[in-house]
Amino acid sequence: MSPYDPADFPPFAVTVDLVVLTVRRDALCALAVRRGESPFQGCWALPGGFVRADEDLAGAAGRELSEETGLLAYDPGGPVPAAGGAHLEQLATYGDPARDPRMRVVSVAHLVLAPDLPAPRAGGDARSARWAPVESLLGEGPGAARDGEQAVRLAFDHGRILADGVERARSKIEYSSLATAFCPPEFTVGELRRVYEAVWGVALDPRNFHRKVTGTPGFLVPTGGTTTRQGGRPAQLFRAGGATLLNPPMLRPEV
Amino acid sequence: MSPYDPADFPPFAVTVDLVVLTVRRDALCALAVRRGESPFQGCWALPGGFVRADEDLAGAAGRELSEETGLLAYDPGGPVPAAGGAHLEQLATYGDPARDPRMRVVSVAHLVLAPDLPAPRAGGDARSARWAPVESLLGEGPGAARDGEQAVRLAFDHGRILADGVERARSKIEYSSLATAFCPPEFTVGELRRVYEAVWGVALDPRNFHRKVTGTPGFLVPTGGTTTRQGGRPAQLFRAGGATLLNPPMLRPEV
DNA sequence: GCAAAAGTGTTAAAGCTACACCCATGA
DNA sequence: TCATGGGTGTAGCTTTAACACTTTTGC
Repeated sequence: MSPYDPADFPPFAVTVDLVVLTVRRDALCALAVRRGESPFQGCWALPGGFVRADEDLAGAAGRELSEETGLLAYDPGGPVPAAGGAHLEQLATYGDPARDPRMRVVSVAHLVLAPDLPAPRAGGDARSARWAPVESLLGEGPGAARDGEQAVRLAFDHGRILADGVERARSKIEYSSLATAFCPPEFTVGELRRVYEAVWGVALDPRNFHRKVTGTPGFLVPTGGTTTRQGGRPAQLFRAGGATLLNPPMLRPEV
Repeated sequence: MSPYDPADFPPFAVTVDLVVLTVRRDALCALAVRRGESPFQGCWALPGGFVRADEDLAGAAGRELSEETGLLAYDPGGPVPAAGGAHLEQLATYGDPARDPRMRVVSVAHLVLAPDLPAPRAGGDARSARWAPVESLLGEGPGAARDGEQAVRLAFDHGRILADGVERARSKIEYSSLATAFCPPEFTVGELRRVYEAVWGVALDPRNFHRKVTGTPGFLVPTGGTTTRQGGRPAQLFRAGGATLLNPPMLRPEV
């Protein structure tokens, strides 16, 4: 093989696509943007865009994220849990020759876990953006189109990418402290439990959950404050501790 | 944003690189090839090559694998454990602008777990290939350069890619049945245990290990045969069962 | 017989599940 | 006072870790 010669390899376009997840009103939601151009004009799609010539992949993902949502990724490049800051990590790369009808595009998908935000901000190019429950985007389960939520089909292979991202999030909160990335900087044990319940779609025993998370060293750090924002007896407030790997892991009940 | 215009995005070269792991003489080893050209001429590197214009990413990885080793990936595209067939899955994508001094190259790394093979086969382009213990390639631990093994520095960012692949393999055999991909089609419980010990670098209790793997439904299927190839009392032979996820997982002892 | 590897039994500690029960607030 | 969510105690079960012990081969 001779040294790199333009004739040796076909040129590719490289993009980043973002699976941005949050928990809103006890449901796992993903950020979707409306496409303004063909193909799939008017369809919902994942946010994303081209990687620039001088840009790292994680850097491109962080830039797209802030352009689309105003969110700042806490640490592009490495998985770092941080309550109140968005977590960003690489998800997988999609390169089917037919995934874009116009040209050869390889997309490096990234996964973002964000706390609940006031409202999504549409990009500068006037496309609209919304948080949609993942089940309505994936056609998953019986509630796929309930409550006036429209079941939609995402553009390109974005349905597959979203499904992979959701699966990654579901399994990762099991053995890491990443669930705190869905929470505000200070949160209660009950709020953290509702995150697990929304992401997994199951009910957890509040008493055993409380014992488990407070008993796992490094997971939660009490701030000393309390809150009654959920009603009932005042609850202690916590910040995310430094631990990233949970040992033993949280146990996801059988489905 | 206007429809795709060649001026909108810079062209990238897209390659696949392979982390091919096997267990030889109770050590976790990776396949390395000698570079025949600049830069890093004469250095060791991971096998890999350009993705073709009409080719899927997993297809390119499978093609490179068979070109370099003669191995057939059992199921390119999906993680499927199979004793006797190589397992192939996507690992991660590396796209630092400076990772290749000549041009912008994005590499989609793949992870291959293979049973011990007679000998690596050099590619058609006369580059030499060898199995090297991962610790000698990573500079890991006290045995990094023992036994006449030369500690080497891999070309480009391949050291980082290899480290990520090894870490993926180490964690994945914990909760999946992938360790069987390192075994021949029929194997004993002791042989499987030595795989875990080599990959994790720890000693496991043979009695508890035996109970655990034979008691996990779907992990192992007895073939009825026995062998004494390891010496001592004849051991039952097993094939990999259909289960891919182990519940409960194998427990990796604390380090 | 002896070494070596396979495989079974047993026991104590640790972890999990389920649920009874009490606590502190707002309405 | 009542509803609501927060938090503790505890009994029973399952899983794990450590190790004694038996089995079946090759030499």
